[in-house]
Amino acid sequence: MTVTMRDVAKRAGVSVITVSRVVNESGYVQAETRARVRAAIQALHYIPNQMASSLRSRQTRSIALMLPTIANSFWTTIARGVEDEAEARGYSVFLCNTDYDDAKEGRYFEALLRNRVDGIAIVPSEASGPRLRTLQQRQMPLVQIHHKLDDVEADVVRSDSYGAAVALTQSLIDAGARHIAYIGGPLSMSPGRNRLDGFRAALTCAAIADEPDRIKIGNADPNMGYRLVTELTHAGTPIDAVMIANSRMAVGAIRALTELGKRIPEEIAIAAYYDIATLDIYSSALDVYSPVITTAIQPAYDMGRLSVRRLFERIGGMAGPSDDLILPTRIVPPAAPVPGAHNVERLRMPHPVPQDVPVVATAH
Amino acid sequence: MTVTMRDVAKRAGVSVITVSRVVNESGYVQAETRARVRAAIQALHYIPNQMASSLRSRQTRSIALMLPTIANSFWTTIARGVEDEAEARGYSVFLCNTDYDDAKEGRYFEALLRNRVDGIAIVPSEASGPRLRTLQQRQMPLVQIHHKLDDVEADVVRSDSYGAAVALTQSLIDAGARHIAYIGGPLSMSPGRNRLDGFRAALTCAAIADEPDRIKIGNADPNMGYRLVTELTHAGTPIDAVMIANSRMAVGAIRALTELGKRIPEEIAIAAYYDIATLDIYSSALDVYSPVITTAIQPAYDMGRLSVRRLFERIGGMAGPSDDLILPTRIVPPAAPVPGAHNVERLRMPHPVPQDVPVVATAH
DNA sequence: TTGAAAGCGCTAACAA
DNA sequence: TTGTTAGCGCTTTCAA
Repeated sequence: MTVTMRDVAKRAGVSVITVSRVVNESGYVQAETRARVRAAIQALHYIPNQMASSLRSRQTRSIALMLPTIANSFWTTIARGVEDEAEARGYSVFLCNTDYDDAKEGRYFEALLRNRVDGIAIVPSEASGPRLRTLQQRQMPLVQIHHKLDDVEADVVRSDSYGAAVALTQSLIDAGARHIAYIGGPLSMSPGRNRLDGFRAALTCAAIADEPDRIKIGNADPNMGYRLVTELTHAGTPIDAVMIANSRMAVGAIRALTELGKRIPEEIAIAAYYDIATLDIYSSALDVYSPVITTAIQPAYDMGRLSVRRLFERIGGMAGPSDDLILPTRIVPPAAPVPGAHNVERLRMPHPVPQDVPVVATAH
Repeated sequence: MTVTMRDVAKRAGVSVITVSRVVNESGYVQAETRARVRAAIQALHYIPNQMASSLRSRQTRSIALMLPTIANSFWTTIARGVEDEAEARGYSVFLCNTDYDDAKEGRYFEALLRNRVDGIAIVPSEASGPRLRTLQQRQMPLVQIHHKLDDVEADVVRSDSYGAAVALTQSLIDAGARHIAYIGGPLSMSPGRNRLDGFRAALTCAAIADEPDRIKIGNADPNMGYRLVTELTHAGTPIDAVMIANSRMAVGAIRALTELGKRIPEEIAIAAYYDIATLDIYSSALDVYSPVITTAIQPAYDMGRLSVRRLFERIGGMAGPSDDLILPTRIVPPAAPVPGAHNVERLRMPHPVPQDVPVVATAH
């Protein structure tokens, strides 16, 4: 029924191991023999059985990418990078979308372990720690993307949150702002912490005191951005600028400001993370105002590619302490608003991939 | 080194096949024996090897989903439906993103065949036909999503393009339009053909002649939408409404109308497909104007779920001729524009999944 | 440069 | 209700 190596071997008049060598391009095979085997493969429409190969060789030629959601282009752009890099090496990718659901993450881990994937690239959640440690006990090669869990010893690939926050904040200061509010995501994850640190460092640098009243932290979603801006303005704290450390919060925050009748940037200047090319349904306000705010855009595609490159190094047996790759975040200065045009071009994702990706810093 | 069924069996004092029965919950095992085996599994941290199981049982418990892109929420919402349905049955999903690249599609097929996935759900491209036929020769269960290739005998799950086009067009006629232009995607694929057919049927029904000048076909992207609207207006054809049969084209088309200074809907009324919750970077114009246009929204999540349900029926050995499931497309009437609000709520995707999905029609 | 033998970890088929 | 035997299709190891 199904065509196996046996059948190919028989037809080519060689042994199965010779067929294996031809298929995998491993070991020595005479050109003439190889041609005969190839002909037999063609004639019989032979397709190697990956299960059998994996069982015997103990490598599946598959990796997994675990993502909190695929409903947002930041994550899917990372996925494309991962996929392209894996595909280039003949690896398949299990794309696991946890939907921010811890139980779902657990079930995925179970499945990946059963499937004996060769390695896992993961955007960990706060609760992933114990699972990642279990994986490491089982010698599973692991790379963390975007978030770094402090108690997990594994390579990390992320963007320069601190530097980007400094640059965004400085752009506001340069524009004359002195009463700068901060809106950002939870401090339980590293990007949240680093962005707040960068904000504070920039203020300190300019000899501006950071007022706790003006720092608002919440979940990274548009509604929270909306709410925090509302809180800020209702409290009556004087504010002439807002630094928003998260794209989704920025969308809600800017909508709130708009509804409050604030002119941007005349009354309130804005600097924000803004790296969703595919904006979500709340996007219009941000899209309309993006020309007049300074934005930070993370190299999502490269984060995906480089994390898998590193993963393959570990799969290949690379030893050494875990590494922390920090990629530069692009800072885009505000442009004059052009009616009808929405500065589309500058927001486009880097589709033609740079062959060599510059790295800002590697820690450790 | 790795813990196998042997080890578990030894510890539990049973044979390997008994362990297999406990793990797979198949066959008869006494409660007391099962408990002993479970204890041994826990104690040894045993995780079944899916490769070995697949090799022997000839089923991998994995399926594939092949998509043209993951950069747009219509497709990722389908993916979520596929994933949830598969997960509920303990299946893993290979998510294959072809990026509209035929060579990439080919490489994916190769990989899926090697991995002996149990079935494939695919959004076929025009060029997929020969590959799908090859798969069928190999008895691979197959479901087509969204597009139906005429020369492929396989189940289809799609939305009611014809009906939605009729409804959209009628909404324009009801609003008093008589010179209605049509902008839509290629007629080489079934949705493109069906939407144009629906448009024409609605005109005929209202005793309005369809002018070839007012029908513009092109690639399904914002730039093309922009260009076709520009062509239409430059040609001087009188137009009081536009039916846009594709979300991405709608975005560009509406922008073009805006830049031309047309008031919507006073000068030109619009009805459009609009089923991207996560809009792309061109979205602002559509988002701003969506309250004043009639929109069609496809049940993407359910398309994913139902296609996999059908796929499992085929994997389970269901015979019978291939089926064509046509799901209803939701038609959302225009709402009065509300400054600051963007009719966000009505565009939200159906996340809590209906247990039983209504079906408009099944052909054949 | 090629091949023979063994076995990866599991389950189908049968037997008890 | 449990076990025995055989073998899925490939690659590792060793030998020629």
